[in-house]
Amino acid sequence: MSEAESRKGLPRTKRGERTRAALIAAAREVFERDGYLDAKISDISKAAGTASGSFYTYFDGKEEIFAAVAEQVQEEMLHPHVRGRTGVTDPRDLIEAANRDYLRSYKRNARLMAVLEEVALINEDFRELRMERGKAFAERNAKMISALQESGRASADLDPMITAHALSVMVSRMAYLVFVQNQRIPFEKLVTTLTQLWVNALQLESD
Amino acid sequence: MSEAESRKGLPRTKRGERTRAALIAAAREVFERDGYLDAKISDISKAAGTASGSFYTYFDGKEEIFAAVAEQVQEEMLHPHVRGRTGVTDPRDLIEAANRDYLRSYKRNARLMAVLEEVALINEDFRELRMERGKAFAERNAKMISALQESGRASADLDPMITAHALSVMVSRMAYLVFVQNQRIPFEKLVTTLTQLWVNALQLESD
Amino acid sequence: MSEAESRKGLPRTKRGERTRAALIAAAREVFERDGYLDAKISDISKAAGTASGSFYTYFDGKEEIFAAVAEQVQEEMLHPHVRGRTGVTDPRDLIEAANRDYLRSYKRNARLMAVLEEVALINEDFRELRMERGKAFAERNAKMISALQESGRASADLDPMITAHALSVMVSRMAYLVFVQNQRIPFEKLVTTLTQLWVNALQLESD
Amino acid sequence: MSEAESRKGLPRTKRGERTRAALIAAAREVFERDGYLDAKISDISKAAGTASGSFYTYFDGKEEIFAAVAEQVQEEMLHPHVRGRTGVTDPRDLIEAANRDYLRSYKRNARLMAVLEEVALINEDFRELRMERGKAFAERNAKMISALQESGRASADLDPMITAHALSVMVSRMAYLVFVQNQRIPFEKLVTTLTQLWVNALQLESD
DNA sequence: TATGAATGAGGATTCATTCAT
DNA sequence: GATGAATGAATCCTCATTCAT
Repeated sequence: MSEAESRKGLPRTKRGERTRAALIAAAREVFERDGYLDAKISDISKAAGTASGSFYTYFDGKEEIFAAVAEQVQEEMLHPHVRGRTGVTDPRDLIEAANRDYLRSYKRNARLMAVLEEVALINEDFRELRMERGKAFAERNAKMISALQESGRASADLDPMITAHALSVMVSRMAYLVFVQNQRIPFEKLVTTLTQLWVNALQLESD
Repeated sequence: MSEAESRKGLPRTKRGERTRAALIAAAREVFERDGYLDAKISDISKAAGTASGSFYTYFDGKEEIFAAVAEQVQEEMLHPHVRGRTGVTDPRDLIEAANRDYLRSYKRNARLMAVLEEVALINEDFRELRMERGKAFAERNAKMISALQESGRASADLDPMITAHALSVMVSRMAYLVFVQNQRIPFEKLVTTLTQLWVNALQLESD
Repeated sequence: MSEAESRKGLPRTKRGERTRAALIAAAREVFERDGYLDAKISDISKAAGTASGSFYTYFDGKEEIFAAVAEQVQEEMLHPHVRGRTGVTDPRDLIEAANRDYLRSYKRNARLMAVLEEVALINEDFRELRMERGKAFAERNAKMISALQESGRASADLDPMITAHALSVMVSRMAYLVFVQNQRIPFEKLVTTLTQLWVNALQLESD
Repeated sequence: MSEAESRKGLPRTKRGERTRAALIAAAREVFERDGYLDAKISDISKAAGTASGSFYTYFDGKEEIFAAVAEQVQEEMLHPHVRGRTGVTDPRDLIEAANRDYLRSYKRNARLMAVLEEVALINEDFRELRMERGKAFAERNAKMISALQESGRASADLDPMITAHALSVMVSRMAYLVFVQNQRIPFEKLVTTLTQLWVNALQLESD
C-alpha cells in the first residue's frame, strides 16, 4: 500500500500538503456517502475544493486514494482508542476486551467498513490484502488457542486454525449485520453473547 | 421476486419456452464468468443464441434475469439434493447434517454465491430479501435453541436469537472463505469443526 | 387516402370485418390517449384484442391506420351532425351557422384534432393533404367574398383569397386554442365574437 | 428558461465560451435542417467541431440547448431589427408597422419558427411557455382595443380579449402558412391585407 | 502547482415488421 | 385469418484521464 502512495511523490510545499490532505478527507466523505463504485473523482475533487485535474497531482486514481483512506481506518481497527487492558490475564477477560474493542471500532467506522467490504468484493488487490490480514489475525488466534489446548484449558479436539478463522468471522460478520445492516441488537448484549460463544466453543476453563 | 418475473408474461409457446430457458442458462454462465456488474445484456443474448432484443421479450433488465437465476440457486440451497436424514433425531447429528448439506450446496454453487454476495452489496432489493431470509432462518434456529435450553440440553444463559445469528453467519462466512476465496481447508474437516463449534457453543448435552 | 386503404384488400370474412373495425376503433383511442408519435402499433393491437402481427393483415403501418381514423373525423367536420340551415340566406347568418358548426365539431373531436395538428407537422403527406383542403376551402370562401364584393355588400378593397385564408385560420386556430389548449372562453361568446369579426372584416352590409 | 441554462455553469474560460457558442450555432443549423425530433446530439457536436461528450459540459440535453437557441430567436421576434416607428401615432399605422415587423421577423426565422411550432406540440414546458407569451401579448392588445373602444374609435360590441387573441392568431397563422408552408402570397400584399382586416374588424375610425 | 475544458469508448433499450405455425 | 416470437439498428450519456494555460 505504501508503495502505491509513493508512486506520486508526496507534496513538497505546504500548499500541496494541504491539498492532498483535503483530498483524502473529501474522499472519505464521498466514499461513505456514495460507496466505492458510485464515488466519482470529480465529486472528490469538488468536495476538496480543488479542480478535478488536481486530483491527479497526488493520486493515480480511485483505487489509490481509497487505499489511503482505508489505511487510516485499518490503523484504528488495529490500535483501538481505549485500551486499558493492563493486567488482564484471564483468557475470558482478554477475549471480551478484544471483542469489545473490535466491535466498538467497527461501530465507529461502520460506513467505511461497509465500503471496505464492497471494495474487497470488487477489487482483486484489496481482496488479497484483506485475506492476508485475516490470515495473519487468525494465525495469532490459532496460536493462542493451541497454547490454551496444551495447558488443558481449552478443548483439545478442535482444529486451532479453522477454529480461529470461524470465531473471527463470526464476530466480524455479526458486526456487519448489526452496524451496517442495522440488525437491531444492543451493543452490550452483542459483546457478552459473542464472548460467551467463544468461551463455550473453546470449552474454556476459567483458570 | 415471483411478481417481478410475472411482469413480462411467461412464454405461451414451446419456442418461447425454449428461448426463455436458454436466456436464463446463458445468464448464469455470464454472471459466473463476469460477475454481476460486468455482465452485459448483449453477452447474455449472444450466449443464448438470440438477438439482443429478444432478451426484453422475457425480462426487463439485468436485475430481473438475475432474480430468475438466483431463485434457482436459492431453491437448491433450501432443498439440498441428498437428504437421507431419515430417523436422525440427535441434535448433534441434525446440526452436522444441516451444516454438511449447506456447505455442499455452497460449494456446488460457489461462483454464483459469490455473485449473490456482490449483488446484495449493490442492490437494495436483494439486500433486503437476503436479510429477511437470514432472519427467518435465524428465527427457526432460535426456536430450536430455546427448545434445547428449556429441556436442559443447552446452555441456558445464551440469547437464542443472537446465538442463532452468530452461528449461522459463522458457517456461511466460512463457506465464503473456503469456496469463494479458496482458503484451503479440507471439506470434511470444515464440517466437523464447525459442527463441533456449534455443539460446544451451545454446550449441547448428548441426550 | 382511399388508395392507401385499398392496398391491403378489405376483409373478406365477417371475422375479418370485425377485426379491422376493432383495430380502427382501438387506434382512435390510442391516438387520442398518446398522440401520434407515442402511439405504438403493439398498443393498438392489444387494445383491439388481437395479436400484434394481425395488424399487418389490414394496414401497412401507423400512417395508414391513422389515415383511416382521420377520414372518419374529417367526414364529420365536413358534414356536421346538426344542420338545420334550411332557408338561411342572410350572409351573416350563414357565416354564424358555419362557424358554429365548425367549432362544435372541433370541440367534439378536440383530442383527435390535436393529433391531426401533430401529424400535419410531422408527415409530409398529411401536411399536403391538409394544405389542399385548406386551399379548396379558402377558394370556396374567396368566391363567396368576391360575390359579396361584386354585389357591393362587402368591402371591395380586400384580396378575396388572402382574406378567405386569414379568416379561416383565425377560426380554426382559435378552436385549437380553446378546445385543445384549454384557453378559457365560453363557447357562445366565441361563436358570436368570431362571427362579428368576420362581418366587420368584410364590412358586411346586412342586405 | 434562464434557470435551465444556469444549471450547468457558464464557461469560465475564453475557450469554453467559444465552444459553448459553437454548440449553440451548430444546434440552430441542425434544428433548422432536421427539425427537433430528428436532431441528434452527436450531429450537433460534430457540427460544432467538438467531441460528443463536450456537449454535456454545457447542456443537459436536447431540450436545454433548444431553449438556448429559441431564446435567441424570440428575443429577435420581440425586438425587431428595423424599427423606425418614431412619431407614428395613428392606430392604423401602428398596426401596420407591428404586423410588418412581425411578419418580417417570422420570414427571416421561418425554419426555426417551424421547429418552435413542432416543439410546442411535443414538449409540455415549451407549450406552456408559449401559451403564456401568447396570453401576455393578447392582454396588451386587449388593453389597446379597450382604449380605442372607450374613445369611440373602435367598435364597442367586441370582446377585447377574444378579439385580441383572434386577430393575433390570424396573423401568426398566416405567417406560418406563407413562410413555412410556402403558400404563395406576396409579402406586401399580405401585410396590407392583414392590416386592413384588423382595421375593418375593429371598425377603426381614422382619428 | 492549479485549473477546467476536451476527449471518446461503450452498452441498454425500443419497436416496427416479418414469418413459421 | 390469427398468432406471437424473433429480429437488430441506432443514439444517448457518463466520467476517468489528459493537457494546454
